Amino acid sequence: MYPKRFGKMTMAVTIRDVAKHLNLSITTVSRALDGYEDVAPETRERVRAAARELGYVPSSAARNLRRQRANIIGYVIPASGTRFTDPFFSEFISGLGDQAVSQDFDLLISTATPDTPAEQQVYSRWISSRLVDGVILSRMRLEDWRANHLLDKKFPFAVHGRTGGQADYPFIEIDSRSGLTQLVKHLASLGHRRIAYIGAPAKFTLQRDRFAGYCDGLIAENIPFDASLVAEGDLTRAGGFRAAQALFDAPHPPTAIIGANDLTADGVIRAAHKRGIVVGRELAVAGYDGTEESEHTQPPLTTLRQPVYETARNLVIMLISLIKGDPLLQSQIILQPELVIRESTGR
Amino acid sequence: MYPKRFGKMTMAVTIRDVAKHLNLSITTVSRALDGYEDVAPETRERVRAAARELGYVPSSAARNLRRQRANIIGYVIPASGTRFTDPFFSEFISGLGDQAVSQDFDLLISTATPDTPAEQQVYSRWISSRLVDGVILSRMRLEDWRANHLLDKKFPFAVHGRTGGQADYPFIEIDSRSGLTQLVKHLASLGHRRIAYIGAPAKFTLQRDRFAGYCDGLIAENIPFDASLVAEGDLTRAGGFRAAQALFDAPHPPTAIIGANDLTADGVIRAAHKRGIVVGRELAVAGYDGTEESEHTQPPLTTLRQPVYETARNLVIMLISLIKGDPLLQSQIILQPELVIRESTGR
DNA sequence: TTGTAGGCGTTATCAA
DNA sequence: TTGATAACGCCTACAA
Repeated sequence: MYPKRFGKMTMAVTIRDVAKHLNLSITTVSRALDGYEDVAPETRERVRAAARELGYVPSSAARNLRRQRANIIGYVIPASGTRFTDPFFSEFISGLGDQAVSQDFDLLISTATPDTPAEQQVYSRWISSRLVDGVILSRMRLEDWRANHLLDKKFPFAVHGRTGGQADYPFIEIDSRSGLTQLVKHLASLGHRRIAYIGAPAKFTLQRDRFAGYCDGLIAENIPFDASLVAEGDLTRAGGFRAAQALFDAPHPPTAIIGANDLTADGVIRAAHKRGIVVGRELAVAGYDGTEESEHTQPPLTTLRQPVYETARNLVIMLISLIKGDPLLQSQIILQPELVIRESTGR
Repeated sequence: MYPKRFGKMTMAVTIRDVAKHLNLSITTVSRALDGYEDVAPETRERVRAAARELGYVPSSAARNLRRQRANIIGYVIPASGTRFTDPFFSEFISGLGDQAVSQDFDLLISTATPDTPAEQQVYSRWISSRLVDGVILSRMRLEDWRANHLLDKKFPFAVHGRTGGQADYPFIEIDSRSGLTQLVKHLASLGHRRIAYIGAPAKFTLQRDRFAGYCDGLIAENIPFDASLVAEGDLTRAGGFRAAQALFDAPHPPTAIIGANDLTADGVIRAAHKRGIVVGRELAVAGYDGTEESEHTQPPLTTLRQPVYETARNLVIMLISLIKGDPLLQSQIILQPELVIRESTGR
């Protein structure tokens, strides 16, 4: 057994200790460290030196209580089971964390399955205990209680994507509708007429938009809509796999399949592989997101790339402005995804 | 522009409001809500009802200050650039978060590149401001300043893996050494004699162990050690890709390649694919970790599976016991990885 | 330029 | 069974 090193942690050094050490008032110490002007330069230096020497760092609890601010933002990762599968979130979280740190904020994380009591609890606990000063929302639903709730509580938040109706909040949206249209046109230009779409559950805004973009594309290319070419996935590899199998079994299988995200598309690739269908030759496959993983499928995946990391950073910038009550330069941003053509849609 | 909904958040309801509302003292309210025994059942009910009605939730800042505890644990994700690439971490984080929540803790996250000033700053800020009550460490180095520092500060932490020397702290280690030996034996049983190993940078404990296990395996199988079959990767796909290319170019290329983790192995598969080498037939490839993604490489990857999610949960259990000063049932756990044989090592 | 004092919202100690 | 009161550590009018 290891020694009893834990448990009796040395009492942390407080501002009083520093003050006592210097025979100064805590007021002076506080302001010297905060860099106020009305403190003698010499004093300031002495204070700083002493603070460093004693290893003084302000207690965040005390500071939070006093300032009525935690300097923490929260993000709930949509989970499914024991992991969050989508590499999208790795990148998103990195962006949130990096930007937060650079503005002296920290990032609190939780995982919860969308639209469950657990999800509600996380948010309400975070908010009403004022553990976090604001939250980032992603993977929005058309009817999203989160946005309504936060709006209602006047609690700061910023959104990746948007809800179904009016958006009375700051957000960054990627115009996936026009992205998908572009993708359909690309496939059509390759000669495809039977283009399938494996979507997400209807409650997600992204499904509404991407499906609409798909339809727009068909219309633009004069391809009749065929309901048998539309399937519902769940944004996972397994969902894409299942849906693709069903499409392959149909009387008139598609020659091209679009997945609502890269993970779905990767599921399609695997299903094709299992059937001995050569992706890129016999079947075109495309996804959405442009995560790093899309480069590493076999063959590499044609996809619509969105700037995940940058978007996350900008959301944090917006959120922190909101928290601080600073004016927002831009609060409702719409970006275009970039069509990245790779081998999965053929040469 | 959206309406000025933010900025003037309604003043939160405090314990005083509840007390006033009921004509009780805040003391009574506090204890009624904390479920103390010495409060009249009827009073307790009235208090609870009022709290719910008024939407009262204790301020975490005030509570933290008073209790000298934040009920937050911290985890720094080893990042590289704008993302953390390894799906290992998705699962690990899910485990940390889920267990934390179930014990009324929250999870604070940061990303930092190992052995950088940024990394040091995160830890020292978290610790000395008492933002977190304890931290989880992973991907340990042989000489790990983090462990030393935390031990020195008597700050609670729990470790996935371990450092090079004496381990005076609670940890859960996966016996990757014997795992790798097992893997080498498996490959030898398939007839392989030229088995390569693409490792991690030498500073990581996992490299010491896995490399040792590799050597053990060679010895057990009477295969002479060949330095030209050992390469250094960096635990990423790109690293595996590069190292594999070099191995292919060598005078006597290997017939089997082991990656220090699944990501490395996936890089090998891609490099092989690019050369037209059929993995599973002409070349055996194996990894380590057993993340979900290893099922989805082409062909599926033989790997050593470790229970990432469960390990993360158990680490949190250990850490919280430490924080609370509870006795630890087990504090130094060693688990065996499970050899999962898939197509990448042939039929 | 420095110090005094009050309070942020809780919990805990003690007395009633 | 309940209540008054004192911290927890920091920030900030206001006074000196």
